[in-house]
Amino acid sequence: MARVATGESVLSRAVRILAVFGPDERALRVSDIAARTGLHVATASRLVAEMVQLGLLGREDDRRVRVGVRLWELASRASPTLSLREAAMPFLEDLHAVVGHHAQLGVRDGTDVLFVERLSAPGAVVNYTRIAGRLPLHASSSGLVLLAHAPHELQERVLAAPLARFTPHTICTPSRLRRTLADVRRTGHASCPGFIHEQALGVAVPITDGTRAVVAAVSVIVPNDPTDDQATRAVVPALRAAARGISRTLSR
Amino acid sequence: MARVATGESVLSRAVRILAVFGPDERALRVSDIAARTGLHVATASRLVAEMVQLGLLGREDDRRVRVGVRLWELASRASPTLSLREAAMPFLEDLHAVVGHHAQLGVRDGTDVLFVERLSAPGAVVNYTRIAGRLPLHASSSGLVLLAHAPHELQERVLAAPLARFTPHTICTPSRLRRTLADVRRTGHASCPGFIHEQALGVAVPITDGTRAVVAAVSVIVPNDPTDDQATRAVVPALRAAARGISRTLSR
DNA sequence: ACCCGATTCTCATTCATCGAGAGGGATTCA
DNA sequence: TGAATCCCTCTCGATGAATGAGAATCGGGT
Repeated sequence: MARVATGESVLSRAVRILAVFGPDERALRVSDIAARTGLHVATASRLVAEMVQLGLLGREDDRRVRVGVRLWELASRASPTLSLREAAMPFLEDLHAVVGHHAQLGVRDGTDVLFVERLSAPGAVVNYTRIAGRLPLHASSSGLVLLAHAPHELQERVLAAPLARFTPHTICTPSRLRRTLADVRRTGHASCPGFIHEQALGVAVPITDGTRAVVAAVSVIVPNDPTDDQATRAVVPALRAAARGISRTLSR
Repeated sequence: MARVATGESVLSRAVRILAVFGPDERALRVSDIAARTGLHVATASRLVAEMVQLGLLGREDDRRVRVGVRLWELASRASPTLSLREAAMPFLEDLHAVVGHHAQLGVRDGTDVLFVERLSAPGAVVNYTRIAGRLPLHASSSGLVLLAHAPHELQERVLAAPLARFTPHTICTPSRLRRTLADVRRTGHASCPGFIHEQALGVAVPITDGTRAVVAAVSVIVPNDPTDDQATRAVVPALRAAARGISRTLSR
């Protein structure tokens, strides 16, 4: 039977297949994939079979498929995220030991911050961040740091878009976001009490490379105590020390 | 002009493009990619442009392209390697603190061990292992553990293939490999003095999931001192403790 | 400013890919 | 245990997404 003209490439279809997997759905059947992507089941079956053969997907025993180990390898071994993470790791571990709770490393991707590393402790405060997870730039401390030092065009684009609200404390007006970005540039850090979760305070500072360009943010998530107005001030020195160490390593 | 019938799919070509990037070559030009893959430069240019658009690749400022952050995200967020790594991380950190040098986490992929995590210390003994790097099963302590507990068919396949030699100590005969695998199953650990590098001793134990299947190996690399025949015995208890903790976490 | 290599664009051609439908296997339910 | 249903794969005719040749454009070096 004649193929249907959609103008969509095979590559685009394969990426959409990969995109249906997530931390909450790590294995899916072919019929699920077809349903989620809108692909014909015969097409989905054939593409899945080829992706399995290439290592992009792997088959489980119960007819479901999952993301393949080879894909992780191809994506990681030459990835800027891995080299950044390797440079950052010793400093992130130190930061984590000092501050406890969560220590995180994020990079900008489009209008989001993507977390490439997160160290957590048992009993740490609630944290919605996941490794390989995203948050909008305006709503997280890492995101605000990355946005404050982003090209002007990107800042305008974020300011022009709807600003999603997670809690009553999340920034959701352009004017407040402009003021916050100016503060971040002036003080060199971002502090976000209750932006994503009422009980969590996020604090982040920028990481620069050898050309002083901001390439990532390092942050911690600690308990948000509205009666403690010194909590941010307490963690900033350790964040800055970690950031300096990471930047130094990146500059070699 | 008419396309040339090679029988090769677009997906296969895209994977071959991704495969040319490695830890030693993280950014390449389109003409390099065409040369390495044998693709026509117009085809390489077009595929690269599309992969950039999809986030599988990213453009650098100097006409070179690198692996894209979105690819890392798709590969990681639902990856069994990431969930294994997250389960293992606290125990790996403890192991690393106790043993020093290197602590590693590996999974089997085909006839190789793929390292999904590696913690290293400043001044640690030489280690050729890289995160997202591979070693043949027969030549590394992690690999021997994974092979010893692999399906019989895979063991026969490895035994039938040429066994690559890295140092004079590397296992390179089938009979010696059979004996070693039997020892690994009997003792519950693998010890590899000087297999990959003369000065490095690798020791590994298996990690099981809830069904007692061996799903990964945890290992350490410490200095290889031929006059110290107790080095392996010294690290095995800490390795076993880490493996038990990881297995327990995986079984929830 | 010029040259050259690298890259992209255009376009005729075609084969890799598609979807419909059939067939077989797996799962579920009575 | 058998029937019904669902899931998945395979085949094949149709075709448009993809290719490669050559021209055009761009970027870097001198």
